[in-house]
Amino acid sequence: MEFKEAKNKFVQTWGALGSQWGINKTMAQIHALLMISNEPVSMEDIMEELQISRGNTSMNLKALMDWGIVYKEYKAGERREFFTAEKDLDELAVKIARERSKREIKPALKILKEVSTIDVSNSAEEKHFVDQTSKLYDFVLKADNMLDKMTEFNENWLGRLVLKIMK
Amino acid sequence: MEFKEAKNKFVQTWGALGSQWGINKTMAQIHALLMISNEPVSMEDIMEELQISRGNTSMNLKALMDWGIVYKEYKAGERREFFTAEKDLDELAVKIARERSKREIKPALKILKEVSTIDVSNSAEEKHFVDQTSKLYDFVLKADNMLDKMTEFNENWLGRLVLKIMK
DNA sequence: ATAAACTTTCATTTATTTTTGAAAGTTTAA
DNA sequence: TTAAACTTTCAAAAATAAATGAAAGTTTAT
Repeated sequence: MEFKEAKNKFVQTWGALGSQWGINKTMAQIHALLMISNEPVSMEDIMEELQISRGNTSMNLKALMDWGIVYKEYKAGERREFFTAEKDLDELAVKIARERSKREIKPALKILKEVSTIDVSNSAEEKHFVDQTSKLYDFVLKADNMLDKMTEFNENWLGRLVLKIMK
Repeated sequence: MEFKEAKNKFVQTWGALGSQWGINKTMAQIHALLMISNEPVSMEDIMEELQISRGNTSMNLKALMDWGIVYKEYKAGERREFFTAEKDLDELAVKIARERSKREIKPALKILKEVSTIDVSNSAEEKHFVDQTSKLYDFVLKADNMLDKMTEFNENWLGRLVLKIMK
């Protein structure tokens, strides 16, 4: 396989993986493209490479920056903007985890808490509901806290050092 | 909040969470409904409760059974089929993790391996590509193995015992 | 202050995914 | 073996999500 083919295959695969996990295909593809670029890429280049419109590119770059996994860069003497991706994979994982937790898990937890704390009659059905949703609340909370712990650990310099050494 | 309202809120929330993670809404809603049911539920009941068609119900129940998180049950003297969800959350997590690994992660890993092992010229661009995709391969492999280890641990009876005691 | 170079926004179009429902298939009881 | 009771399939329709592109907005150089 030659480079160009491999590059394309990687971008397509990353895009497909993204959509299976609820991230829009183009967003994942742009991210893939930036990840494997050794230098900042302009909007024009992204449009050209992925054959997508300016608007689409702009919106998805914005989304990637909101997730904190793509950065804007300015080149001296260049008017236009360039973009780079976070390339440290631990950092990337932490940022994605934190963002999904904030946007999706935390709000779901709030609802789980609400519905699991209703007053119920003593019908078996209602008791089971409270029991099961409470368990679910505890489970999700525990899993989410684990993520938090991991991200904290990754932010703390000693932790980072340990990780680096372990690699 | 009264029971019926809480139940509905839970089903809607679980459905929304599902779609954010690439699982179709109805599939997640049916699963939610079965999770909080203290007894097996018929197809008719699911259709009624979620206001969806017979075909939709049938297909999504099949998908849930393929994932191994919903089971068919037969009641003595009843012609129609009933359904129950896996209610043990550790078991549920393991099954979802295993299935997503098999369907999505493993195939992606295969591609990552392919593209990260191409022969490249010594251009910085191509070197960076191989370097970055190799790192990604290692990273994803490590994460996926971690899941495998967790599922193995969960299947082994001693591990289960330890988990039970820890709870 | 003006205009060129560039980016963002958002109403409309397009593509993708999900749902429907009727026909085909299956199982069971008599 | 027949028919009633039930489930599955799948082509077509509907709903949802994503992409386009032109107009509006912004920044920078002169």
